[in-house]
Amino acid sequence: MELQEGKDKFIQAWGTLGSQWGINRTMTQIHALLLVSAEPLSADNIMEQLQISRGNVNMNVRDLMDWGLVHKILKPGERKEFFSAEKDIWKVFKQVVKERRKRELEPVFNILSELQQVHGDPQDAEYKAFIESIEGIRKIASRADSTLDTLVKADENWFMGTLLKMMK
Amino acid sequence: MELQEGKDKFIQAWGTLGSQWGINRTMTQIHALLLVSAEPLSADNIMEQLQISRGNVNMNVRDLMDWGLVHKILKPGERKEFFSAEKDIWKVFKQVVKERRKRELEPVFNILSELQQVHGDPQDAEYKAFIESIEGIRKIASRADSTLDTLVKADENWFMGTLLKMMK
DNA sequence: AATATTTTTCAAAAATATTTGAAAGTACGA
DNA sequence: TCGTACTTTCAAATATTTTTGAAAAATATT
Repeated sequence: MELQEGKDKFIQAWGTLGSQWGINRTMTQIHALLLVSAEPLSADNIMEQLQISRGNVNMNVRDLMDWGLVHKILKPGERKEFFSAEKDIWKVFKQVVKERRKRELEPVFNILSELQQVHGDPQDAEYKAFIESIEGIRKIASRADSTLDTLVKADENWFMGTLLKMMK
Repeated sequence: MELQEGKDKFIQAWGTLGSQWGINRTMTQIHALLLVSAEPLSADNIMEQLQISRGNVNMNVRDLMDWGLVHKILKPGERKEFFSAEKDIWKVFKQVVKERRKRELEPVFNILSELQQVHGDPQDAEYKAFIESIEGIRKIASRADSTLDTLVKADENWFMGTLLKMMK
């Protein structure tokens, strides 16, 4: 397989995976393109390679920067802005975990603590089912939260090494 | 807060979370409804409580059963089918991990091994960027895969206990 | 300060995903 | 075998999300 064909397949696959996880397909495609590009790319370059509009590139690149996965590069003497993706996949992975934790797990905790305020008859099976579900979710969520916090702070070798050891 | 209000908030929140993760909002709302219901519910009951059509209930309940999160309950002497959600949240969590691993991580491996067949000039920076990205992703993905495999097979206390210990 | 280049915005259009509802299918019991 | 009670299917309708592209804003150049 030739390089260009491989790149295209990778970009498609990354886009599909992204959309399965609730992330805009174009955003993940731009990310994939920048990942496999040795040099930073300009908006025009991305537009051309992915056949998408300028507005689309602009919006999605901004989102990628908000996620901390892409950085703006200014080349001396050039007026255009260029963009480059973080290439260390472990860092990318940690960054995604960190952002999703912040954006999604925190709101979950807020709603759960609100829901623990619900009062009712402790004899009522419906009330019990509700309280037990909420409590079960809170328990798993708070454990997941600690684990992800460790992961985000961890060095790849330390974390993965320890995980592999505990599987023995 | 009253029970009904709490249930409604929970169903909305669970639905929002689901759609952020690329899962159909109605599917997660039905799941939430069944989670907080002490008794199994019929299709009519779900239709009424969530104000959605019969076809929608049928499709999403089927998907939930495919995910192994909901089971069909037949009551003796009743012609209707009833549905009940797995209430043990740790099991739910493991089941979701198991299914997503099967549905998404496996295709990723297939595409990655295909992409490792790409050949090019080892001097070429573009070729190197490509190969290194693919290899980095493969490495993280295969470690994630082992970890998830352990998680899926693990007992809650063992797995979480070990994780908490290693964070000390 | 006028002009050229590039980036950003956002309403409208297009694409995608979800939902409806009525017809077809199935299973049960008389 | 027929009627009834229910479930399933799926084409069309609806809703949601994404993309476009042209105008406005920002920034650099002369």
